[in-house]
Amino acid sequence: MKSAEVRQTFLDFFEQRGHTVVPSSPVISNDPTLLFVNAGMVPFKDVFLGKEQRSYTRATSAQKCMRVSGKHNDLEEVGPSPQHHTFFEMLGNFSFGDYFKEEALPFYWELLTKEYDLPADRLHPTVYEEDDESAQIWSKLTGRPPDKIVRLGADENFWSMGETGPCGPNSEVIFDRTGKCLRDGSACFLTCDCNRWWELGNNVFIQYDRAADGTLTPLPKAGVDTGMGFERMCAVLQDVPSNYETDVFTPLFEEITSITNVGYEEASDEQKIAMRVLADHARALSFLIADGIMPSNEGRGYVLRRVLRRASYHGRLLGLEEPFLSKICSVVIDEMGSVYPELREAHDLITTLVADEEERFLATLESGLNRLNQIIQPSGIASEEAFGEAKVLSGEDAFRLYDTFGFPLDLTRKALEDKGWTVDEAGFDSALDEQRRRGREARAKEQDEALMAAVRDLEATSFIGYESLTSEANISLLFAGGSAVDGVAEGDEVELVLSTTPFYTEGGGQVGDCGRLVGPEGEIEIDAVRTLGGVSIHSGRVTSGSVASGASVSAQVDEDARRATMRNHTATHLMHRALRVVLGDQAKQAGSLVAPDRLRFDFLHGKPLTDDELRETERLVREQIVLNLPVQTNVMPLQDALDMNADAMFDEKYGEEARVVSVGPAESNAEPFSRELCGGTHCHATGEIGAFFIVEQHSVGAGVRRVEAVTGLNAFRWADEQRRVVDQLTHEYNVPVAELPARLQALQERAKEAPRQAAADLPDPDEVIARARAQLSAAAKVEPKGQVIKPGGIQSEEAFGVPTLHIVDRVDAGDPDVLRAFGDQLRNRAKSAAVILGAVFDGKPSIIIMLTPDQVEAGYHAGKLAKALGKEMGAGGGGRPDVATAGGREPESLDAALAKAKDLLLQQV
RNA sequence: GGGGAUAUAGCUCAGUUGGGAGAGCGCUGCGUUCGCAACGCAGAGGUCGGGGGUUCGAGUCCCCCUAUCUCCA
Repeated sequence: MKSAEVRQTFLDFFEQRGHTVVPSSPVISNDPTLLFVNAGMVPFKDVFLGKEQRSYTRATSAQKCMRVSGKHNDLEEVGPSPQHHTFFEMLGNFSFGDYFKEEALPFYWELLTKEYDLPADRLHPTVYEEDDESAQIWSKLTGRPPDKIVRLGADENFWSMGETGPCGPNSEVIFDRTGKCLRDGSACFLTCDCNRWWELGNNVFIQYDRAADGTLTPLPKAGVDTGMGFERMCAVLQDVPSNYETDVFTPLFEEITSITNVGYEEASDEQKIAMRVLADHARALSFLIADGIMPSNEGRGYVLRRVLRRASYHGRLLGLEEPFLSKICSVVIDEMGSVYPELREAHDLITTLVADEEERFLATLESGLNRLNQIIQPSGIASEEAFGEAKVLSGEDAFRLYDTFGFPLDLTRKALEDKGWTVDEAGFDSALDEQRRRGREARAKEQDEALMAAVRDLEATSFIGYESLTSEANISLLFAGGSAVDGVAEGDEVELVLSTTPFYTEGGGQVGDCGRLVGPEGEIEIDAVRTLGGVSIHSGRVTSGSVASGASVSAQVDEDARRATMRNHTATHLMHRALRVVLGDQAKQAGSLVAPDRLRFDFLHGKPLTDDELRETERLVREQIVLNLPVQTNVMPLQDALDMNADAMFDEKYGEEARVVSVGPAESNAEPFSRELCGGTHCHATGEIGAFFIVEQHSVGAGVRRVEAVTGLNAFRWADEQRRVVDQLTHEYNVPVAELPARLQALQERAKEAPRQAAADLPDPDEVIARARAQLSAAAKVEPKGQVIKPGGIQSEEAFGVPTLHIVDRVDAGDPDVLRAFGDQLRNRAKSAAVILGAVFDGKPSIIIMLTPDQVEAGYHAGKLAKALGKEMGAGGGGRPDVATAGGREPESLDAALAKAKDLLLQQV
């Protein structure tokens, strides 16, 4: 049976039995505790918890799942294990207070034995040790005596969502693939891990609510949650030894073989593992990106990056040097695109992003390898003594490579192996443990866990902020200092829940509202609102008096901030549409931030926008503003909204009902300019936006551009600031605005000439040299003829053929660079000289000393001279042997220092 | 959320105890040669990520911010 048929058979079977076929949710979870959907029931979690109502009580789905983080992390299993995946599909059927064990188990039995036509005698149901009902049912279905139904403990057959909450026994069906133990041929038991026994499905009977103290109370409406691993089922039905040999994976292996020239059949065990990793990870990458995840260094994006790197690394094990992953992803898209069209839509994004990321990783590897070589071979030549010694890379070094530079330990080990080195693995492990410990400690500080527990049983907050900015409400939970409290007083930081709220909860890119709560005895200022399991958490600070839990308060949203946010949000929709008109429809939204003061919009586009494109985008948005188009919101079934081609974002949570925001002409038959699924708050008409300027654009990563813009009063404020600067310039340079660019350019060119010009204003260097020369001959007359004064530096022309000039002077230079440039000129003209120049900058004396090379050789040291002169001026100095500077605090001290310089030149060696 | 690292010319990167901002590649011009990264000479190109501070003097030391990389959660 082909894999497509396996999937369809499952869905059809349950649809025929009254189940609604629900399309897979994105692999992104909207549950804050979960990065990814890791089981079929996750999208229905709120339905099981009674927080969300659906129009049906029976559902079935083939859900995209990822197990790469958190409790279920199969990343390391992938490859060695024949049936673990990072990405997989889970087939499931669900009962929300509808049928229970009596129907669920017969459904499964019928599905397995009739639809999938598996031999009943090789199917072995297991039940929880205390679940007599299920044992009875299985006994009847299989015709086996009740005591032959396998009973297992809580580890195997009792399921719970978390420490507390819904839970219940479950029942699995185990398939006997070989009839004997794969390890020793014995008749092993079905808990044996020899790979003989495969679990084909799990029925969870959610019937209890577990309290914090461990007691179980029966739920009023019990439910059923099932899961069947799709790939594994395919392997069973296609009678192949592992998931990887099903038609789900074979096209991927064909591609891998054509890239690597390694056939799966004749591959070594290590190569097989690498090939499985490539196939698995290429699927994960494709689906992650198709669901809107971008490579990043945190959260989901980081998981994506890690999966990619692991794949790329395994490619190297197969001898690949160049980027190759995007080719495999292409095959994934071709193979799965008909079932999951989001893959096809994101085709270009997936391949370019993967190729780009892989290239970056190869660069990381390259530099890591260089670093490693530097550590183990500091001199570049292995010494004789080192030859016999044990060559061990310290755990610290290995960890540093891994932790800071992302160089995997596996690779370190391999690279060292060739050179006869080893790694101190224990040292590495302890460094890693230390890192983990720090992470845990930091996490313990977070209080979200406690808050989440406190919030779990509360009703979802009802939001009335679309219509109203104030309301009366009761405080249903006060949370401060890590636990629920009865009251808070002035100065306390607090998080709280209201019965109903006019405050918008952060979501859909729009930030939460700020404002205040006025109670009978005090006030709380609210500065952020976020959601935790459907409950709005308001955080803020008590500004006066005290507030008690349960108190009735008047909730007041900061109206100015909210209206500014609304302008920005509506403008965001207009800009989204405008960008797609200007750049093409593929310029889809990749994220956004809507705050009161600005809006930020990320979208898929490979290159910077040209000025013309930006101008045109702005123009289109402004055109809509001037038309004062009405903004309408309608709530409709999700499918209707999608049928109308409303724009939607992947990481948003959409229930069955969708809120659609349309901006367009009032006539009902006209197509709106923009139509998006959106839960945010908006203007009533575009005219309220008032003004719109794109302020900035830059890149935020491969294939994604970010544009920032301002609207309304902030836009005017921004424009005013631009105007103020221009005004200031026109006044300062006394030219009309139109001539400003030309004037500034002229000034810039003159500024370039400035240092040369300034140097030209200084005394003529020839004169200075002549003067020094005159002094030299005067001095020479005084000294006994022919005597070379050592150490004095004044050497007669006869002695060396070249006079050594002492140029000690005070000049009127404007800045240090000019002084330096002038000194340079002097030094270049005199073949042998000591040039010491002083000047005053910003009220501080400064001296520069420059020596010609022969003087340095003769034993003079500019740095030492500078030090002495600096001291003379009450500060310091220093520098290299040939050039140095000294400075001081009092300008008066300059002349004294220069006088001292003359003396020193005659003394210093 | 916590730790580590990086940010210097268009690109890849040097820059020692704080003391004149550099190399290779690329680019422009001239010359030689036109054979697979040809050679020689000359030249342009830098707010040393941003902002504070210490200092006579900061690419270099300290603090803050931003971006990127990386590990942990």
